[in-house]
Amino acid sequence: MTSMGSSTRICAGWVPKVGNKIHLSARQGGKETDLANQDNTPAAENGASEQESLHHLIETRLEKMTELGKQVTLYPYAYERTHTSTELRATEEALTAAEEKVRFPGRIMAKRGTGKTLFVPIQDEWGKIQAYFRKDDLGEDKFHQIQKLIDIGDWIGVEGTLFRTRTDELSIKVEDFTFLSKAIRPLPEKFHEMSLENKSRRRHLDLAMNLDSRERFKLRSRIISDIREFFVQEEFLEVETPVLQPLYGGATARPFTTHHNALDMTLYMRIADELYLKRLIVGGLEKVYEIAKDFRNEGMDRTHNPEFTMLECYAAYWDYHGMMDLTERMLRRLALRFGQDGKLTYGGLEMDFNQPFARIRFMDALAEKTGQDLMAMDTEKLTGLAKGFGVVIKKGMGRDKILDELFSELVEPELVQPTFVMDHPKELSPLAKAHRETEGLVERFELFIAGFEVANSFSELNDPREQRLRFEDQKALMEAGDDEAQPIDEEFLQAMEQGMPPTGGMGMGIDRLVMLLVDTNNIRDVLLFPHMRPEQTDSGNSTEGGTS
RNA sequence: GCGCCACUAGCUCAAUUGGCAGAGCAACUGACUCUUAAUCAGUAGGUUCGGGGUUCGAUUCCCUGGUGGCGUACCA
Repeated sequence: MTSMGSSTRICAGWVPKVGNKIHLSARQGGKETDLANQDNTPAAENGASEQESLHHLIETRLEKMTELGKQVTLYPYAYERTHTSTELRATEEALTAAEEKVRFPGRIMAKRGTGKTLFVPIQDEWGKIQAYFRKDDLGEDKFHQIQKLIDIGDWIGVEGTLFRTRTDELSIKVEDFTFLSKAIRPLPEKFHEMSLENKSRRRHLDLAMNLDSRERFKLRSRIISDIREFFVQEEFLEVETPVLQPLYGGATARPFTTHHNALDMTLYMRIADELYLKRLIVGGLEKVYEIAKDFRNEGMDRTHNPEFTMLECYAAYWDYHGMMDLTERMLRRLALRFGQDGKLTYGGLEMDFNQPFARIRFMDALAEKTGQDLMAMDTEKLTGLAKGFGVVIKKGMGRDKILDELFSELVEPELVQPTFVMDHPKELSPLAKAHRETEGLVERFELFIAGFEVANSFSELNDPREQRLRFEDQKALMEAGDDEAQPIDEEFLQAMEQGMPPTGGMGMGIDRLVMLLVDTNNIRDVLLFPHMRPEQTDSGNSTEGGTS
């Protein structure tokens, strides 16, 4: 094994086993030597011709790499670029007129040969530029390199002058080129969409093959930057609070649990930032916000990922009206910057953010839908009413929970235009302040757009006595078996007892917001690396499979 | 979680009433000095997701496990 050439050592050493059980061999003088048997590969993987085809493709490329390595540096350290593809297109005229030499690096996306010439689209982050190679210009060896030894998927830098082909394709007439890196695995096929699974699982391939996917993620990045800019403008302070928390809170959800070895203690991944941000308000920071990953140990689907990005902001002296205004300013700004004239299209629905957002009361909306005043109804009557509307009511649901179900069923789907829904029932909002006028309600709003919830906000509860009672209610729920109820956070209560000013707070799911702005209904389209189940069990089979 | 459906070459997909598994792209060999889904001629590539069962014979039928899609429940 040690006597083998460099390519074989490379292949045994670092060809990843991810997903595919490739067993590697190197061909020596036409004879196959099985490397897998000599490596520490588990014996189970030594099936005769497993993954033969892919294996063969990789082997071929490794052989070419060995050959190429005799002529050029395989992994050079840097490349000096003169222009990006965008810049080449923008300054084409001047560059062509001056016959200026350009240096352009990127990935080879195709090869179209006609004997002694070769057309090679090279792709950088922004797009493709075609490179034109002529044997007469490059000489025998160099042309052999690009024609035979360099593959689709490899990275090269080309140097030459710009021109237009007969078919009017902007191209670089290559005078010299530099090999930059090898792809020993083939790129996916070029003119069919990859499956959603493959795109999500192998994002590097999705990004390499689909420029629209690149654009979508770049848009996400710009949206988040813009939100930061907005908060700077609004004079909020960006802060960072702990991901690992001794107690979780600020939302109703099951947490991920982890363990700190040195302290020998259980820690939780945060489900919300809320309780820490409020401590900062207690401390005297008047306007704070955080854009952060939260973690919730719950189901996954088209709109849920176990880790997701949440915006939370708090402002001292504000109530939920102030937060409503802030939220409206922010979304109008986003719609103006990322939509068309302040309008967005989502799933064929058009939403106009130029007009003042509708503001409706939770109970009013329900009254309108049902034709009855639900405030006066007891649980039993409500259950009957809900069933009448086809809403499934489970045993043990409280009055407010039933109202919430009714609302989700009857009202939410119709809230297409940006709409603030205000003044919710109390039970579902343990951190919100009681409504200043109406008994049994809290000062809260949710913003709905295109039928789903985008933001949630309260006049924050700041009376520590009331907060303690609410926590105790939660504790009772927890003891009754509700594993989403919040535990009592004594340290947070202590902070509040120190005196918390009137405060408005708002939380917004950033992934949902981005989905709205890029018009997709799948969260995987806006997460670079959505959570996926492992593709294959490594040892594959008999021990776990088969027996029930 | 639960229900329904899917899984075939590196990628995207065909086909088999249960009887030698097929195409395009990618790869390889050759031809071609303006191609752009380049073209033309040829070659190679498969434990049909894993395990078990029924059968003379299973990729196809049955059971079971895995992964995915859609729906549903909880939630942002």
